[in-house]
Amino acid sequence: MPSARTSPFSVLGMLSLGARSGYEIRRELSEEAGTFWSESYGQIYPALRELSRKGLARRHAARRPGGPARCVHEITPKGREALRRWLAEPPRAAPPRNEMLLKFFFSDRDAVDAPAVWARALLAEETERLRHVRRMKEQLPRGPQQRRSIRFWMMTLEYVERRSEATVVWCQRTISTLDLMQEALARRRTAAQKRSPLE
Amino acid sequence: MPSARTSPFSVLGMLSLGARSGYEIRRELSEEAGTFWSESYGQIYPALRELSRKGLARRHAARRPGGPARCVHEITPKGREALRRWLAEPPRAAPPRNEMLLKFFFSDRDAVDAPAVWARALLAEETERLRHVRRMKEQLPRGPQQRRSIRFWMMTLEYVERRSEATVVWCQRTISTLDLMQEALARRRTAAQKRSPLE
DNA sequence: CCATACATGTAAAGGGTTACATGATTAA
DNA sequence: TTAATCATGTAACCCTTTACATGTATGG
Repeated sequence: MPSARTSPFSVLGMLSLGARSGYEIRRELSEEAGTFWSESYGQIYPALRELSRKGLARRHAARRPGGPARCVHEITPKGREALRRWLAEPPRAAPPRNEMLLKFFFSDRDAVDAPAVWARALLAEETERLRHVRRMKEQLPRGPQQRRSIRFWMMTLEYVERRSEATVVWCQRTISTLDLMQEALARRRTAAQKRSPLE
Repeated sequence: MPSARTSPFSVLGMLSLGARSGYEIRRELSEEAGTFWSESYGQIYPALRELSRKGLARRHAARRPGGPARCVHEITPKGREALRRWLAEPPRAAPPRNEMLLKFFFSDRDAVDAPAVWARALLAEETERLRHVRRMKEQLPRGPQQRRSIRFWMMTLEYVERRSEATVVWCQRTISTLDLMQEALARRRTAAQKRSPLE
């Protein structure tokens, strides 16, 4: 998915919520949208410079009394217009790439252990994600009313929540199945050993 | 996610199910695993050559009576061993990147139309995916028993099915909400027009 | 005759992460 | 003093898609 220059727009989007530094963009983005979007410094800082160059944002150094140098960026009217136009364009769907499922796909019943480990790991991860999303959903209405519309943010959280719930159920059922397969495999192996003992 | 050389292994995995040409790998992969994995020719053909070079696969030209030249690849014992080792390694999770949700995240209540369009598009897409996955789930047990274990394939289908179902529900609810927001917006606009008519 | 499926490939361009470099401040 | 957090950035590397080139066979 060469997702036509989305990174600069994710940065611009964050700036549309208020002036921020690159570091803050990264932190807030991963806190508030980390369940469905991620951005690394290697994208953010070049994007900020690009936005400045194009006149979509303005940078001004901010120095808090006892703190490190910060470089705060502010969105310009031109930047808001560019963001509006980008938001109106249909989003590009990334081609699916789930490496865990690919490994499941190629696994066979003689190697059940590894998939069981991954399913358990995913269950833990997804349970944590669910906790995080639900906490945010609770705090959202009471939080600082800085955003114009909380509705859309809520929708993103609900998307993640529903899919996460579905994944948790899948993990639980899959782990059960794999455990049964593991037992069956063990039985087959001891039976085979009885038929042809090595010692 | 520089997902440490997964493409060659997805190709090798397909070869582990039987000798195939690059074209067939692509077709079968997108038919059977297209809901969670995708591979382009730009990856497949170089991967096939790499596998041959490393001795993990053998290539031999096959020419069907009245057909174009094919280049069938067969997995070697060394290839099976490499695949087995790769399968035992934990899968790498790709950082989340859902552009539609990102656009939702930055949307505000004055621009409800576009998100409503995307939600409807996603609903159609996901409904189709669901149909496809359920058809496969039905056909799987009756299909050619060439795979050693259908269980794992079934698990991947169930993963996609559950998440797809969750997405469909989200789409339906979100479309309702957006429709209500759209009506509210229209009412606000006509009210504003009454207060300050332009003509 | 034309579109579609079969079939193999290459090259460029773009997008993204990781790892590194650098340095200040604060809390344990 | 040490770890963690705040803070800004760069460069290399790699993966991936897209677009192109080329040609055959088949069905409408």
